[in-house]
This record gives sequence, structure tokens and C-alpha cells, in this order.
Amino acid sequence: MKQVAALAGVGIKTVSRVINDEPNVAASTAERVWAAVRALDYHVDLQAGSLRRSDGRTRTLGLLVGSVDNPFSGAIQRAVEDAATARGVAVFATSLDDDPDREERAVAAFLQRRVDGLILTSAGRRQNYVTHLQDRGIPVVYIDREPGDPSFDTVVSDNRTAARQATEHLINHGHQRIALLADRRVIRTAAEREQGFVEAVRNAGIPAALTPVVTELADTEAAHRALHVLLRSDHPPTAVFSAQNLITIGALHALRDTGRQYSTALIGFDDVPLADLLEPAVTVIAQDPHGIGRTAVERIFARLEGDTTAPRHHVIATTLIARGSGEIRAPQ
Amino acid sequence: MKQVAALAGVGIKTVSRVINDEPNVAASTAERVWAAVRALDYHVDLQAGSLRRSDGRTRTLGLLVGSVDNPFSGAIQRAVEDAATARGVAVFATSLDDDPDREERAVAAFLQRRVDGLILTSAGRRQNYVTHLQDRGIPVVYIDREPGDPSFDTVVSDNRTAARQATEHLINHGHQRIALLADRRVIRTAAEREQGFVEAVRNAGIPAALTPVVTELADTEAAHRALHVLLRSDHPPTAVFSAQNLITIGALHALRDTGRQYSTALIGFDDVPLADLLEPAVTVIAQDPHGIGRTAVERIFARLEGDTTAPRHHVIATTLIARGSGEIRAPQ
DNA sequence: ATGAAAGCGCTAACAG
DNA sequence: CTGTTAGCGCTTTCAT
Repeated sequence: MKQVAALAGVGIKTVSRVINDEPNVAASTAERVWAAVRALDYHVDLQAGSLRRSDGRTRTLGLLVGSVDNPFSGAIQRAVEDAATARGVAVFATSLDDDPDREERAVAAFLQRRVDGLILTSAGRRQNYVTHLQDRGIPVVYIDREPGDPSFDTVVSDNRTAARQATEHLINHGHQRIALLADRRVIRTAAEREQGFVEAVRNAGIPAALTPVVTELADTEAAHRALHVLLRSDHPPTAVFSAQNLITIGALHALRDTGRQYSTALIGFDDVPLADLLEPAVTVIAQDPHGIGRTAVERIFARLEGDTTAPRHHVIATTLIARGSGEIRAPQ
Repeated sequence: MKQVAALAGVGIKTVSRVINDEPNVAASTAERVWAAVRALDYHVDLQAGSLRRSDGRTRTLGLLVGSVDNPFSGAIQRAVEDAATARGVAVFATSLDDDPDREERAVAAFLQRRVDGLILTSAGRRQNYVTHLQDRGIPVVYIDREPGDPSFDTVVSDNRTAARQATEHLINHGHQRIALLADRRVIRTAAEREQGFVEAVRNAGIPAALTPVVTELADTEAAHRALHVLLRSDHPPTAVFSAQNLITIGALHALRDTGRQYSTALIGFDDVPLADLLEPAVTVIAQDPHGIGRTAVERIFARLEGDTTAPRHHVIATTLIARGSGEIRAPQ
């Protein structure tokens, strides 16, 4: 900036004024400054500026998602990026991998870089960093999973209701022997989806013995194996509710292996790519990751702009998309 | 940091030494400092530090990909993140959307935040920012597409050879009427894939009249419509090479619409999710986005660690994965 | 309309 | 082994 000032023959503060579009600069002066900026290909140092700026903002956000390499997270990230970029804010994106240690390290890394706000997926375990965030006045929004602390803004899907809806859909198509395939119970969303499943089954008066519940399925392969075993058992399920997208993919493989894809009903939680091109096409409960991301980032910016109202708990709608696999009727 | 120093009863520089793990601090002093750090939940300000640090590093990288909401980009981003996080470096990820203006703005935003290095996908048009990057000594790696300037490190797939290989695969299965569906020609990779296609067809002595080339397909819908028209024509292609993943999805829809999925051969460039579960399963040329990301970030760190050897041009291997759709033989 | 001086939180250089 | 001083690039405050 000093160099720009020298080249334009003005004081350093005048350059600052021009760069930041502040008033009280003669048009001719501004033009000389811009010319110098172009000549030197000068770019302000936003970080140095934030050190002295009264609001202390770095124009930076931290985003912690399941994994950037996952369509659900990717859609969230894209929504956040779009809103942030429009306001001149850049986004640090980090993957969580459902690991509480990673969560803690990621938040520490964000703090060391003085992000203006945080959008976080929590790995579950209550972290003690959160109280400090409150004190520091850094806006935080938890997405996808409730942190168990109602003093934060949250943006989630109603996992329990959606899971109950999916299960009722299967029951309405005549099924009783319905298997649940779910992720590890420590993951809050997995537990909520299991609750919804159990409620639907219980409300319908179906004996628990008919509805095997397999949890702790951490990846596609585990889901594949688990369903394979169930389908080969003496009393195989006539319908399956797979409570997460990777699990759905494992379930699809197992159904294919055993040739049951046309006779066993399947509903998956989370949409899967190309679900409509499979045979049968896959019925799913679709979340709205774009809506989740957009809502979260809007909340952050509202807080940054001074909104001090009570924490908001947004529930983003899910949609049951009937494509065929979920409408296969139970054998008589 | 001043507060920590006060609480620990030491000078500010001693705190700095402890935080940065520098030598010449008594164990007992260090322990007192750490206690104060924990008590205040203190986090260094990396940005303030970089202002004064001799190497000037911000421990930050800029990554520009097609779109963070895209499996190919996501895999690249994940690989970059993993290597960066391991070294205490955070990553700004931004989406390009094949828009030269976005490219320019994204690079400017990275520069204003003083990233240590840049991993870029270029939107094509030669940008004049690049010369300044060179002068400034900021390491840059171009990925996915050659920038046309050999003075940068690059990490790409051999699009032309891979496209030729895919086309030859179709020819070897007896096809002559082969259609090419491709993206806009201004995108360098699209042009290269078209070249490979044309070479293979020409080498086989197939008349150009038999091999319709449709380019400028910017999205799934356009590809869907284009192939639909071809399949309904008097002399429909017996094989299709779709030169990008969204185009492949559009092609799959068109084949399904017209009931030709079992009689028309298809090879796609880029793997698509669940390709193995479709019927027939989809044969593809798979790129290695993880390998691209890993190689690019390693190049950046090598340059940051002082590697001043000539620019390297990495070509990451592609793989033809034969799953069925590409092995459908031409009708006699 | 413009500029000079101070200081944000930190690390480099040097002194003790 | 520890502390003091200066200054990174910028914005704030205040003077002109």
C-alpha cells in the first residue's frame, strides 16, 4: 500500500480510502490511485486490515461437514459458498469424519484464523470448546445434528418424523417383516431415525420379533453384509428401511446379489445419485442439503449483523420421493 | 497473548516461544504458560503472526474447482484437505462454474487473503493475473486442464489418449455408427476428448458421416435431448461416447426413454455413482480425482519447501472400467 | 479533501 | 533461559 501511495503521489490513508470505497476522495485522486493499483497489481491484505478494523472481521467463515467428498456435504458447502461469496466472505471447509478429535482440532484451527462465524456438524460428544465460543461472541450454527445445547442456532431435518413416515409407507404397502439398517447409535441422527422406525412399528402393533434392527453399520460394506445375512435367513424381511445413503447403496448390492430387488421393498434415507435410473427406481426420503446450507449461512449473517434474538431451531422439510422400490407390496 | 503472559507471570515473548514450540524455555515456565493458555482458552492469531513472520506464510491454501457440489471436485478437495491439514494448513475452496470472471475474482480473493499457494482449475481464457503470480513467487498448480502456459506445474489426465482408447473399445466391438456427445469446446478438456474421438474414428477408416459429433452440451438436459434426437433419426448410432459425467447421465436417460439401453453401446468419460448397479452397468473411463488432488498439493508443498526445479507436468492415469454397456456389440 | 501518528497481535533481532 | 524493542500492513483517530 505504501508503494501504491508513493506511485500515486498521495498519502497512504488516501489509498486506504480509495480501496475501501470510503467518501471524501476527489475523483481525480481516486483515478490516480486506481491506476497505481493496476500498475502494481496490488491486492489489499485483508488480514492485516482485520487486525486494526473496529469490527475485527476477517471476512472468513469456518464450515465443518461430514466430508467434503460426499454429495450431501457438497450441496451444503455449495449453498454456504454462494451466500458467502456474494458478501465478500471466503469459506474454510473441513471434513469431520464423525471423529470428535477432528471436531475439536478443526474448531481450534478456525479460531486461530479468527473466522467471523462457524457452521458446524458435531461428532456428538459434548465438547467443552462451546462455552468459550459463546463468551467470545462468535456466531455458531449447528447443522444436521442438534448439539444438545439449546442456546445455539440449529438447522436440521426432522429425522424422527421422516423415518416414521418412511416406515409407515412400507406398512401401508402391507409389510410387517421390515428390517432397519442404521448407522452407529452415537450419531444422533442415526438414533433419531431408529426412534422413528420403532414408533411406527409399535403404533402399527407389529411384534418387535418381526422387525430386525441392525445398527452400527459404519460403511457400505457392512450394510451389504448385514442385509445379505438377513435375506438368507429363514424368515427374510419383505421390506427394508436403510437409514443413510451409504447404507442404502450397500442394501442395493445385497438385494441384487440375492435377486430380491423386485420382491423386497426398499426405502432409503437421503437421496442417492441416479436413484431414478435403477431398476426398480429407489424410493427415498430426501433431505434438502441446499436448504440446510442456505438457512445456516443466513443465520450466521443475521447474527453478524446484530440479531440478538433467542436461538432459532430450524427444521428443514424432507420429502418422500416414491420411485418404485418403496411401493413393492408384501407377498400375500 | 498479553493476557496469557500476565497470568503466567512471564514476558510476552516467552509465551510466543511456548506456543510455537521454540527452544530455550524451562519446562516449569512452559507448564505455567500452558496452564494460563488453558485457563483463558487462548488461541494464537495466525494472521497477526504471518504479518511479522520471516517467511510470511499464512498456512492457508486456495483451491479452485469446478464446483464443490460435484463428486469429481469433491474427491480432489478431500485429497487436498487431507494433505494440508496434516501440515497445519487450512484450505479455502471456491467453485468455478467454468466462468472466467469467477476465476479472476476467486484468485483476487485468494490473493487478498495471502494464501501460500494456489491450486487452480482454469476456465480457459488466458488470464493476465498469471504473470503477477509468477513474479510474486506464489506457487501455483493447474489441475484438470492445462493453462496453455508451460511455466506452471500441471496435474491432468491424458484426455485425448483416454478418449481415443474409449472410442477404439467401441470400434473393437464392431461399431461404426458412433456418436460423440461433448461439452462446450472452449473447455479445453472437452476439445481434447473430441480430438481423441476423431483420431480413433479416422484411424479406423470410418467415414465421418457415420459419426455424429454433438458438442456445446452444457448440462444433463441438453445431452438428454441431443441423444434422444439422434436415436430417433433414420440412422441412429449403435454406440455412444459421452465425454463428461453429466452428459453420461443425460445419455442414460435418453437410452432409457427409447428403450435402447440394451442394444446401444455406451462409454462415459468420468465414473458416475452407482454405475455398477445400473442395467446394463455402465462402462466408463475413470479419472483419478484423488490422485490429482494429492499430486497437486504435494507439488505445492514441494515448491513451498524450496523446490525450484523446472515445472512438472504430471499426467494421472485413467482406467477403462468395462462393466457391460461398453461391450454391447454392434448389430450384424 | 488529505495526511500523520498510533496501535491491532504477533515474531525477529538483540540484549541481558 | 528470558525480556525489550521495533515493525509487519493496515485502519482509526485526529489534525490540517
